[in-house]
Amino acid sequence: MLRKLDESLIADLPPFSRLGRPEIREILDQAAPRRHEEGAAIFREGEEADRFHLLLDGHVRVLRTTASGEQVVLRHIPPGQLIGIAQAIGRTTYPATALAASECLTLGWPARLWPVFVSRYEGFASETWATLGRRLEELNDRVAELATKAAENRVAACVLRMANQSGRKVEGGGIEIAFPVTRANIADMTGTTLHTVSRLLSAWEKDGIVESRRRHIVVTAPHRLVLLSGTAG
DNA sequence: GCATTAAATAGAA
DNA sequence: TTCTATTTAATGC
Repeated sequence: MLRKLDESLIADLPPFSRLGRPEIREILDQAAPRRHEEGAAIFREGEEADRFHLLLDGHVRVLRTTASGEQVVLRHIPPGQLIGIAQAIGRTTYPATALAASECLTLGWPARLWPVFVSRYEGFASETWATLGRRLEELNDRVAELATKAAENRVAACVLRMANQSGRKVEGGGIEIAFPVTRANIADMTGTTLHTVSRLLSAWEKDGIVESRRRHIVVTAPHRLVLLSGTAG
């Protein structure tokens, strides 16, 4: 059995940041910690949503399965956020599959505790709505991009988004996307093909905007990516 | 401007 | 080796 979880693990995370030590303790004592290998499913689309989770460490790749059986990447989620919160949107099954994009550590609670958390813990509900709101806002941006922007703009915006949300500073001043991501993953999220993404990344690398190895991308000139995204400047 | 197709190369298991 | 990721060129809408 694991040691007691330390309160500092979640005390500063938005859903719990307004709570006192006794409440944090109470919440942790009901949590089941789990480690997920890279590529493992944390939960799957269509399954009974019997738990909700907090992503403590690692990154999650969210997938939808199409009618023809193909999986497409919808988004990536950085650590510190709640995931699998079907209860928050009135669902009893998970709307999508969550894979560990890198090794992940999660805390899970039984779904029956959802209404308890919402009513009992100050700020839990409002922070959850805020998180869902931000995801919706990002989705709106992406739909607008799909309708109005060229492929290069969309891929630039996507890479920039991942660098902002999940970037780690690397020596030399670049920002590395902190989880393994393929050209095909980016193609899914931008409505392009892996060939187009490959061609763009190669061109950007020649221009000194990014450096990429297989499954790893470092953004070396973020400001130039902003220009390429066609969002500002 | 991009997708599609195809073929070659290279890294990882 | 076999599987997966990536690159590059040719072709077409």
